[in-house]
Amino acid sequence: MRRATARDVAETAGVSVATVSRVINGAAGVNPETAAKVHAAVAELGYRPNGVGRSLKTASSRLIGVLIPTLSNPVFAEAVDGIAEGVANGGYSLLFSASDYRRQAESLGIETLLRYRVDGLILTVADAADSRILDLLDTAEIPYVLAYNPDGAHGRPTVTVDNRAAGALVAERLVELGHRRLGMIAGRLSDSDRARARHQGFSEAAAAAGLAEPWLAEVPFTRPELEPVLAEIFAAKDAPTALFCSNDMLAIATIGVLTGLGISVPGEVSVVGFDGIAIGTHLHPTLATVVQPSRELGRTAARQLLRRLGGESAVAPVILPHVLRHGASLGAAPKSGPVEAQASIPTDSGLEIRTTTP
Amino acid sequence: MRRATARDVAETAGVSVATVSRVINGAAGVNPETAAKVHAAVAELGYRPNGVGRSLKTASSRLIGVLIPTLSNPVFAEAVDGIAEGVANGGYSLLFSASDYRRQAESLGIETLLRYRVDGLILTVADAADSRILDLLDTAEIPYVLAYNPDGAHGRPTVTVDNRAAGALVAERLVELGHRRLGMIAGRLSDSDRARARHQGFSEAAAAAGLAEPWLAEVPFTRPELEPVLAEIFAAKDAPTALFCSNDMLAIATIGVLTGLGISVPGEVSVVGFDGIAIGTHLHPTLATVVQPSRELGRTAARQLLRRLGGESAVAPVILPHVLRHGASLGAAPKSGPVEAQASIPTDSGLEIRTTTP
DNA sequence: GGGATGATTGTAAACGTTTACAACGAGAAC
DNA sequence: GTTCTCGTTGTAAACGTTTACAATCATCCC
Repeated sequence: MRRATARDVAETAGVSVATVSRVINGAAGVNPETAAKVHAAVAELGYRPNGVGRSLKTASSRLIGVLIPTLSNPVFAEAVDGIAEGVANGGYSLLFSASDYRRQAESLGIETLLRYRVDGLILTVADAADSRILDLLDTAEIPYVLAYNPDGAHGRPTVTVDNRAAGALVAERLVELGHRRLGMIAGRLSDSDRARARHQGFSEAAAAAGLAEPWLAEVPFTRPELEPVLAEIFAAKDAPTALFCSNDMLAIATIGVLTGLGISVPGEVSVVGFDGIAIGTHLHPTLATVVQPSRELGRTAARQLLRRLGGESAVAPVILPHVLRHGASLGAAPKSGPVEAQASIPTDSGLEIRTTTP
Repeated sequence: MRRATARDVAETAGVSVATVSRVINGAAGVNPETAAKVHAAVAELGYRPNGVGRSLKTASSRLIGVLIPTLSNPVFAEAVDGIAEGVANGGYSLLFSASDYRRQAESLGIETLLRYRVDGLILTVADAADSRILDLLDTAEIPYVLAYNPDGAHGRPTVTVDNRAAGALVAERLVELGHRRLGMIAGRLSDSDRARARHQGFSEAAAAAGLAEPWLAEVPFTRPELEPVLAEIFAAKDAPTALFCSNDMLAIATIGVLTGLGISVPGEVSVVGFDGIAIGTHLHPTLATVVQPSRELGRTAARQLLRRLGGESAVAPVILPHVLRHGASLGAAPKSGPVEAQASIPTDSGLEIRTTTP
């Protein structure tokens, strides 16, 4: 059974398609009796306006494209839920794409979203400061809002927390607790500008407190092989007493591996995560983490984008508040004198471990 | 700057739009030289085919609609990630909608997805056996695959685990561990056919083992107020020694509340969840749960739908394997004689607590 | 040389809407 | 009675594609 069109409705109601369209869209200036006839025909035929035809004519799809790394990380899932909630109010729908942290998939995804002529985009890209995608969107003048990505120097519309300040906050807190040798486990910094910002703040605060440059281990975002990395780090005599992980998933995996290696958390090593995923408070040990309001972040990104679509020329970047949530994974530094100078260790296993001696 | 169209490309390349279309779609029988000219023009103009125009003409949007309750529950987020992966292979994109467990939002969501003329749908509805939505899709002959929903007697295309068997499995395991008084905490059974199936299996197996009908507490899916419910249950002298929760999120919340009430898990009460969300193994105590392969479930649903879209008339329901994952939240029944007969307790607080004496 | 053949390309209609413009009719104003 | 106005409706073009069909042209065969 062919789907009913406005034409069918018009014939059934004995009017023209123009009138049908007017009634459907609630345009003013149509006789109530006529409208009633049309509505009756709509109900009788089970007519549902074809959004494709409408989009083509109006050059507006009422579609928002969403591109994020993965839904497997609750931080993004929550944000998307928030976005969905936010755009629904404006009568928009969500066209979804996941990049799985791969730049190529990022481009492909955007390409697809643009084909569908989305009215705007909300995205989390690997690196907002070096993104062909964003340049593309800028030149094509397609409205977008970045979620999670720091705006950098480009003044791009962004909704995020102050990642650098948050990273610094973690270091400061660790120092307060007596930690003198710090480390960071991060997804590849080249693939995550936010991890980079967090690292920068962390590193700067460490330096400000007179500490050696923190250890840094970069791992792939997908299926990170933490065991050899951590084993190597904690084989060193100047191993860190506290680890800052660039996200909660990584922190959880790290705690698991440490425990497996017989290293107690927080007895021997404290671990702090980032994101504040809901489940963190139920973990063992409960996860200390920097909480960012993910759902709210999604909602805000949606709101900002709708504003832009509503005509406002440029929307300002939004910085949402973060807060360091304490948890049992974070404790005081174990008793043992600080090491004088930090040595660099050989990375014979080819692992991405860098350690800088200032 | 107006977006380039096939017409612009045609003019630049000095050919007709028909030829441009042929080149874009890789149709046979076009002179390589001509193709080269077109490709050059495409590159020069940054032309990107308008999917809306294409959809209108071809009557195929290459869009798959997805409707699930919420992304805040990792079980759905993972499935959607799997779906995205699955449909991408077939060149489809995902139009997303969340119902937040509300039937009205379900209808609204579907309505929207259909407006965009999605080629097919993957959905998790409240109740597949009583869904106006599904009837609608059936009469409109729109291909769809249900995810998580049991197919019931309707023979609808479904990808799920055997919820009833899984529920029975949990009860049997609890009996093996010496539990004689069972209980179930579930989202409203009327809002979740899968919770209902799990309850049925659980209840049947309990009966088969000669136990009294398990306690049953139904709570709203969103922001369940567990504290009063659990307080009331465990004030009774014949309180259960084991609780089966209809999903992991509920199980986690339950454990939290029990602990807050000073009831030890699993010392006094064992808790078993359902879904097998990844984080469960990191909880404290680690969560015993029925694992269903969510990502795989999403992928499979996508595959089934693509098959259907590829021409296969009816696709068979798929039952994926489940497995009971042990965890520290599940232990042997505490030492204390079983109660003779189970009394019904007053639900003076208006809470939805039912208890049936056979 | 003339017609047939086949490769390549163009023409134009169609998909389902929206909307500028025209048209129509009924009353109002004169 | 004529003209104007206003409310209501219809006509037709346009949005950007795809595709059936026609057209063109070179080549080949007799």
